[in-house]
Amino acid sequence: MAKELSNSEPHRRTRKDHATETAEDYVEAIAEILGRQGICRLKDLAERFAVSHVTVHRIVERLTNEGLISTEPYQPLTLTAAGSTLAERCRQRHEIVYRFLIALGVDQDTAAVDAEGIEHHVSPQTLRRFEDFLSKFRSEDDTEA
Amino acid sequence: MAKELSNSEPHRRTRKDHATETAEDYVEAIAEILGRQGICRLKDLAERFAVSHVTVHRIVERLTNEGLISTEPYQPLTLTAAGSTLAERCRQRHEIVYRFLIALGVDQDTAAVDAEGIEHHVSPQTLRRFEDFLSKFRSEDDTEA
DNA sequence: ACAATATTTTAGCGATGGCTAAACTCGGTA
DNA sequence: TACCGAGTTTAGCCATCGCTAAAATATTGT
Repeated sequence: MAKELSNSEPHRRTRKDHATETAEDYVEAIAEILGRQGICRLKDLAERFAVSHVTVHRIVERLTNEGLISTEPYQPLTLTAAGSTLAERCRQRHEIVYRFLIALGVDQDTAAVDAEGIEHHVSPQTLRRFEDFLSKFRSEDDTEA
Repeated sequence: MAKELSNSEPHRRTRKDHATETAEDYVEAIAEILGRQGICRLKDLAERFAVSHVTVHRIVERLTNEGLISTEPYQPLTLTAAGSTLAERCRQRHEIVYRFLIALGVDQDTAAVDAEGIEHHVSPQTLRRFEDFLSKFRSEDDTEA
């Protein structure tokens, strides 16, 4: 299982990802809440992530500066175009990871938890393999049915 | 403060994991370096993770306080019994995740990177499904051969 | 309109993990 | 032995993500 040379590379990437994971979680949650309620408030996110509204406020501030969220003082949140695009990409990836785990035979609760953690670390290539597996799984399903 | 059983649960767990990921990465790396060189120094870890030796020093200090690593000033590092156990568990899990991705058709470099990120978020149940898949994959392999 | 309630913002704390610069220790060698 | 270089430790900076307490603003109901 070698892969000598590059031992530091994989880790480098893993670390950097951490900064991005929060952004992905937040825009995805905001999009979902907007779709469901029409309006998204700090408080909604605080409940969603089981974190204080103060923590949410600071993170939203950062993501606003990064151009993913647009805010007005004391007003509900919306996503920028960039934020919406990212959210949609994350939603699709999340969906695939979740369905992949279910297809593997993982129960729904566990799949939900694991998908949350795994999704941020699935490269486009691996995601494609997940999709391939889902297609194959469905064909077999049809065949057996 | 509640955590209404629903959406917040998966996230809670994901967050908490972050503190543990570093510990897992470090003990796993130390075990591997010890196995390969007999001795593990801060410098080795700094190279492995591509971070400064100062960062490594502080993390090693923390993990020493947590009873995973044992250190003497200016001396090489060793793992405690707890550290070795954790390292071995992580190594096995890592191995399974990596081979699983390979079996899915992911190329080696990508599998190495993705495995690093994914391994910390794979529950025991999901890991078992990965193993099941590997068994099945091998049988098919034999059949076709 | 005003008071009570709900929500957001600010201030300030801690832990973790990045960094550089500089001091310290250890080992090998001139 | 005395020194030098490799490696470690300390000091001190920054960013992110947790928290509580308290101030500011918005909303709601009487």
